[in-house]
Amino acid sequence: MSDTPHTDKPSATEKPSHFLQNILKRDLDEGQVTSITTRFPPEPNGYLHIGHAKSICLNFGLAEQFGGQCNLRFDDTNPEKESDEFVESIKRDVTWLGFEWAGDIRFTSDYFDTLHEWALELIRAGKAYVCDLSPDQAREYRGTLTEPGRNSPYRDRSVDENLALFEKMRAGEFAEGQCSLRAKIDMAAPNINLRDPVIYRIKKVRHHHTGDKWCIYPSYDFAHGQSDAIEGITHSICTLEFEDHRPLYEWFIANLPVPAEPKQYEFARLNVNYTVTSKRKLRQLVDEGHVDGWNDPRMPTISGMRRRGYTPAALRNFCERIGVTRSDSVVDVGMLEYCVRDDLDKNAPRAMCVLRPLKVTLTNYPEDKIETFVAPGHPNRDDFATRELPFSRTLYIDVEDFREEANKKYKRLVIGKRVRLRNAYVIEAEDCVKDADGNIIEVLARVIENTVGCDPEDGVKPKGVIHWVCGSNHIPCDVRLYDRLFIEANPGSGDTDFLQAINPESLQLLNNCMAEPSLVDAKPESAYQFEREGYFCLDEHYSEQGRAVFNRTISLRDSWAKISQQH
RNA sequence: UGGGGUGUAGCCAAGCGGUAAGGCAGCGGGUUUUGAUCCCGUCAUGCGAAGGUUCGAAUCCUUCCACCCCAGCCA
Repeated sequence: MSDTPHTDKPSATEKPSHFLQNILKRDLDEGQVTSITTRFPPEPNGYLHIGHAKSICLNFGLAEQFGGQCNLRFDDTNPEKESDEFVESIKRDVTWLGFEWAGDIRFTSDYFDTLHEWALELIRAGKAYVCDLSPDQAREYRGTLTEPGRNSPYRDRSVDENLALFEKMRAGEFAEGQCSLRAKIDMAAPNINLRDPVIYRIKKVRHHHTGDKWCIYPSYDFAHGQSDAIEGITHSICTLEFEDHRPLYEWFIANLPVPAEPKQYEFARLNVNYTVTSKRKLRQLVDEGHVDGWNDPRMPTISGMRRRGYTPAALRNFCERIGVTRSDSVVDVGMLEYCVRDDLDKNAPRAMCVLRPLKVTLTNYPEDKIETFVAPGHPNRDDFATRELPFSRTLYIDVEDFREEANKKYKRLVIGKRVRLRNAYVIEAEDCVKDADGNIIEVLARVIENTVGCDPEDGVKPKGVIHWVCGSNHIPCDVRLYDRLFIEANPGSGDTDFLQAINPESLQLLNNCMAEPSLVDAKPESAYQFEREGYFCLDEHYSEQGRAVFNRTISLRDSWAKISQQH
């Protein structure tokens, strides 16, 4: 018999499920629900960022995993801050991430008629009243965290009076802030959200979706749960700060003739170090010109990451790896970077591009000779197209790849030493030329015969491999090197301004780069690995006809940087 | 000092009374025409702390501590 120990533990490769997956599975198993419906409910008042990506992956992912559906609903109850510009960008971001919402796009504003009817319902049941307290007075009556509130003097108006007053609110007969409709719950509740919350307020503002039809708008608390019920959402997933609102969410569901009883569940929002995700801070970065718009490649917005060259697969994998829990956490940005490199390494075709060119003249190579080498598109895959590399007497290598002399740890070109030119010959440096200031402006080297695809016949192997481009046939281009936007792990912690933590070197412009000819076909958002440098993509906004501009998505992991800094 | 939450390695995170998964980062080594990738090894006598129950506790009980959220007619 086998003596292999039996175990019920999941195998090491099996990913354990998180608490929400467990809840959905339980509800399905117990027959609480027959199918799963979730929703992603952004307010169209800003661009989506990495934190939203987590929510999108969670809500759409859960629906996908359990064979259910996920709606895209714009939570547009505050017309002062919302606009169609944001609606469009959000749709694009969700689609780009690879998700498909069920049916048409929904708007909370689609339900304003029903919501208004339900407000009337509450009034008729004596569970809501029009309150004339000003915002300031309301705050005083609300009490504090440790002291109970007091009842509003308008709390006991008759149903008829409330009905008449609410109708006047709707008809625009009152000024903003003059009165509001409040749910009559409990001014002494320890949970402040239950101290007669405002459910309708006056805003004489045109709505991006309903136009001038309304001058009163429902609050988030009054709109959200009921919208979930209307759409038949089974699991309404939100972030932890809404936990205290859950009793209120349930109160409305219990006191209104809603068609379904959705349940709210909360999870911890995503935080990433060296990054900010608050809408206020992102907006400030844009408005004050610290970055070049919401889709600046340094922004943690989905549109910024897309332009930077991050891929949907990388982002989805990241969201998968960080998990879903109820504990506050700060994910290391290195985890995100790992996911980006992981996807790009597997899928980005290779190319060579010299960022800081240094001329190399091959003294023993004929003036008029040109060879063409064929290089693989990917070192570990054979399904990529090959590319042609022209080779001539004059080449360019990176200034970092040559030194007059160096210790044995330096595995690049040194006078008297050999190096392999990637996909081409081994060469040996003989001398270099300097300008009046002593800067090296040219390297003189010789080609070692018969070294394409094999080592030198004399047995002296090259120390390393460097990239290069042909001097007479390459694409001049610009490269934008990006680094993290902030130099502090938690920008703005303590009492400092987060702007003080901005990395002054988050963008480095290189205007004299040279790319191999195959890069003429580069398209925006399609990634390349510039060998030994990192992953890059063409920038659609900065590139012009005849002048390519590449964004560095992310560098390659660089163990040499660590070694060289130690000496 | 009211209410609601959360504490497992530098970071994320499994674990649900039977003796601490996995990933990221780090460190050491191997392969390599990318100092990349890949591969191998290493990394918690310890689960916020202290007591208690139990043959046995990260898991149960008690007390304490720390941190997060709530006093918008924002979401």
